[in-house]
Amino acid sequence: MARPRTHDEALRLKLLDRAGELIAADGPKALSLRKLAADAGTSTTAVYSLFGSKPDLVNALYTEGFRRFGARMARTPLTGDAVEDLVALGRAYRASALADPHLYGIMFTRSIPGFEPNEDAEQLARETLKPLERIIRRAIEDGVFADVPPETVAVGCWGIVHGLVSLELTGNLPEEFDVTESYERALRANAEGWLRPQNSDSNPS
Amino acid sequence: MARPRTHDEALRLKLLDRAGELIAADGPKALSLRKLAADAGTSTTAVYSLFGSKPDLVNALYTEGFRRFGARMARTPLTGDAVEDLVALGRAYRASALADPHLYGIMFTRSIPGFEPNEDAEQLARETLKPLERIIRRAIEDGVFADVPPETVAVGCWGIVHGLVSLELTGNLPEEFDVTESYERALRANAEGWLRPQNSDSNPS
DNA sequence: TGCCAAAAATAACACCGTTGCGATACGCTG
DNA sequence: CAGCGTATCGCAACGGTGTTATTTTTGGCA
Repeated sequence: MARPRTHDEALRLKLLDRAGELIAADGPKALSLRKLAADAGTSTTAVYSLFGSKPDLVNALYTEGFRRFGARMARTPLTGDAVEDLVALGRAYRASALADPHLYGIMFTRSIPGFEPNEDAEQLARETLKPLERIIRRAIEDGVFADVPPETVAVGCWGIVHGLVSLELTGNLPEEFDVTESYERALRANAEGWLRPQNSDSNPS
Repeated sequence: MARPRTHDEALRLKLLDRAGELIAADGPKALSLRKLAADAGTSTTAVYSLFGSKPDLVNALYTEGFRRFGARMARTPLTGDAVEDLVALGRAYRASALADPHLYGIMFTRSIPGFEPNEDAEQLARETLKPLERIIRRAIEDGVFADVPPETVAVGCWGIVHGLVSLELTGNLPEEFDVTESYERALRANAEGWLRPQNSDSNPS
């Protein structure tokens, strides 16, 4: 054998970095392998050697997005109060999306037409959402939340954060709208909607 | 002058129809003006005469999508009970999305990279969501919902339906998951979260 | 009937993702 | 230390895209 692992890691990172910049600057449409290679001072073939194809390169961005997202989720302090913790995780979700909106598009809104995450990437994505389910399961077991399947609650929470954030990112929200305040209220309203009926006073802290 | 308005209306409809089929069959990536023109037995130039550009053609699909969506919203019977009516509109929203998922992608998830709706189309989109705000405003005035800005509640409701539906359409929901049931529950939990605290028993029917 | 502008066809342009081919450069084996 | 073999990468091409300049067709009105 010969030359088994030259694969320039610095070039790999540079390409990923530049790819993110291209998408962030001019939208997913502007990510072209030719421009990317030219910017990095190399050729399109290098991209194929390093990643395999354009979707594979996007898959690397997808993974990086979930890595950052997971890190942000993991470092949000939890209190043990289910409603407060769900709101806090929702805040982290939005903060992550606003910090890297182009990555959010790749991760959740399929902003690059040809791309589907591979099995590893999907597994990582599922893992990242585990903390959410843990909180909910606990709240149901403790009788704080109503007795419905935990997946139902988890999907509901994911749905509202994803819905509001993607509406915000695609510019669908009205002008002069206090997004931060409304987001907070909507999350709280949603979380409180899952409380057991006899516990549903508005602020159980 | 001569030949001021030949603009074949039948061809226009045929192109729109076929464009929808192409996207529905193989995704937004598969909508190519050349293939579209060939399928319709004409040339790409005809598309430019009729629509102007590819984004303009997509804009026509966007408008058609909101037309169907608005019609479905308008014919859902309302009871006057805010929670029930919000759930009913949410059901109609999902039914519309599942009936024309490719149109939903164009309307709400920017599934075609180069496309932005023009001013008329955006206006139509805003009009379509008016019934929602009317119900909410009434519920707040009547003291059924908590005293928060109506836009906040409207965006919250829109957020959860959009979030859940787009998660469903992009295949992000787990297998063996009763979407219909969970969707219904999540909508109800969300709507009830906006009730005034003293009214928040679970089933006020 | 004939004119003339609008509509549509042909063919070109610039760009895209991808891929064969050839040159290069590097690690392992002798 | 020499050199072989292969992974890597630059060049150039292929088929595809949206778009447009040019030319041809066509149909309503004078």
